[in-house]
Amino acid sequence: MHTLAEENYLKAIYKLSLIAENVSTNQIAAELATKASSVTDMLRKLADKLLINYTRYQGVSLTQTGEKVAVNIIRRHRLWEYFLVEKLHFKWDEVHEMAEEMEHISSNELIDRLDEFMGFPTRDPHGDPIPDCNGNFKTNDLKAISAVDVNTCGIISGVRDHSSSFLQYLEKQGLTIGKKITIKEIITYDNTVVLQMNNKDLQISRDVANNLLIAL
Amino acid sequence: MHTLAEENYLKAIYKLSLIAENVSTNQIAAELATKASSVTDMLRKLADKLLINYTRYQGVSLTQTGEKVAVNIIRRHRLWEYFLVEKLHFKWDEVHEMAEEMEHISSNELIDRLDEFMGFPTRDPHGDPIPDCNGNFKTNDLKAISAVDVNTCGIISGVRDHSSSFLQYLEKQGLTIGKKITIKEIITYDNTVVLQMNNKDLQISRDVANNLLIAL
DNA sequence: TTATATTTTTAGACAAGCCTAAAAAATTTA
DNA sequence: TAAATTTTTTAGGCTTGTCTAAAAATATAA
Ligand SMILES: [Mn+2]
Ligand SMILES: [Mn+2]
Ligand SMILES: [Mn+2]
Ligand SMILES: [Mn+2]
Repeated sequence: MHTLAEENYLKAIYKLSLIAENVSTNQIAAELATKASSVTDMLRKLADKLLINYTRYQGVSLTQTGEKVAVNIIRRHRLWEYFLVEKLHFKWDEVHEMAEEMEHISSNELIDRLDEFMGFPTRDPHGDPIPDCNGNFKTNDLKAISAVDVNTCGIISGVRDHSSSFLQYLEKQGLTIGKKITIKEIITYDNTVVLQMNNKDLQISRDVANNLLIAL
Repeated sequence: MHTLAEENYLKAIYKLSLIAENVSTNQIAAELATKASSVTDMLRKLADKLLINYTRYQGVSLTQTGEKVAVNIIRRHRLWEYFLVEKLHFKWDEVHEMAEEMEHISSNELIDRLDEFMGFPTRDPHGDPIPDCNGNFKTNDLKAISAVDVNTCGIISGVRDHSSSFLQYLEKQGLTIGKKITIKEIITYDNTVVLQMNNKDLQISRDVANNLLIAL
C-alpha cells in the first residue's frame, strides 16, 4: 500500500500535529533525523497521493486519509510493543526499535488477530492508548507531575520521553505504570519534586517530573 | 545487517542449492521473478561481501557465512509461520506471504524469545524443519508419494508445493500433516494413486502425489 | 568443427529516497 | 521599512535495486 518511508513520514507528521496544527518542514526533518530538502521531496509525493495538505512554504497537515493511515501505523506499533512485553517478556525500554520495524508488516488481518490473541489491550507498555481496528482510542487525560499541585495524588499512567535511559531510570526507582503516588513538595531552589510512594519519600528532578504523567 | 533484497537473494540461492550444487543466474531470476541482468548486478555485490562464491559465467554457491545468513532467514520465516498458525489460528495456506515480510525483522533476540514462547517447535505448518538458534536442523527424510511402492504405509509429513491452491486442496481432502495413509494402487493409465486413509479410499493425481511427502 | 542457440554479462536508463550547495521566500531585527 | 537571519525549496548528484537492449561467452547442433 505505502512504502516504509511514506509510513514513517505520516507517523512523524501525526505525532507533530498533536502539538501544533500545522507542521513545518524543519520539524519533520528533526523528528526523522533527515534533511529539510529530503522532507520537501517527500511532502510533494505525499501531497500527490492526497495524504497531506501542502502548499509551498505553508507547512503541512494530514488529510483524513493520511490520518487514518498514521493511526493504523500507531495501532500496529503499540500492539507489537504490547506483544513483546506481555508475551515475550521484553522490558519496556527494549521494545521501541523492534516495534519500529514490525509496524510496517502490512497485513491488517494479522494485526486484528494479534489484537484478539492478546485480549484487545487498550494501553501499550508505556501507557499510550492503542487504537482499535476502527482507529478509535481514548485520548490520554494525563498530567505531567510537574504540572499538578502539591498534595495531589494520582496513578503513574504514561511517559513523555520514550528513551531507554529514561525508562530504565524509572524502572530502577520503581516509578512504573500503575503505581500510586502523592506529590508532597516542590523544592523552590531547583524544582526538585518530592513524591511519596508506598509510604516512602522519593525525590525526582524537574526534568523527570516533566516527562512522567499521572492520572488523577 | 543485510538489506531486504540481499536476504531474499541469499534465501533463493540456498533453496536452489538443495537441488543442484551450483546455481545459475537464470534459476535465481526465475525463483525471484526478476531479470537475469538484475541478478548479475546483485551477484557481484554478494560476492564483494563474501556471501557467495562467484566467477563470471560459472554460477554461484553460498560461502559458509552466506549459508548461515540464509539458514537464519529460513529459521525466522518458519518460526513466524508457526506463530501465525498455532497462536493466531491462520490456516496453513494463508501464512506464507506474511512470513515473507516478517522474516526480515532483524532482531535475533526477538526470534529466540519467540522460539522459546512457542516451546521450541521443530517443524513449521508445512512440515519443514525449523533450524534452532545455532542453525542446526534435521534434514527431512521424506519421500514423495509417487516415489514409493504399492502397499507402503506412512505419515503425511511435508509438501513440495507451498501454493495456496495446493494446500487448500489437501485441506479439503483431509490430507494434512500427521495423517496416516497407505498407498494401495497406482493406476497405470494416468498414474493416479489410490490411497487408503481412515479405512476409506481416496484417489490423487500424479501431480499431487509428486508434491505430497510422507515419512515411512 | 563450425554455425546456431542459449545463457550471462555489460551498457545505459529509471524511480525511490537520500544528500549538499545555492536560490528563493518568509520571518525577525534593527 | 530595510537589512539580516532563518526556513524552505530547487538544482544537481549519489546509491540501491530494478529494467531493456545489445554484446560476449558458453553450450548445442549440424
Ligand atoms: Mn515505541
Ligand atoms: Mn509505546
Ligand atoms: Mn513459507
Ligand atoms: Mn513453510
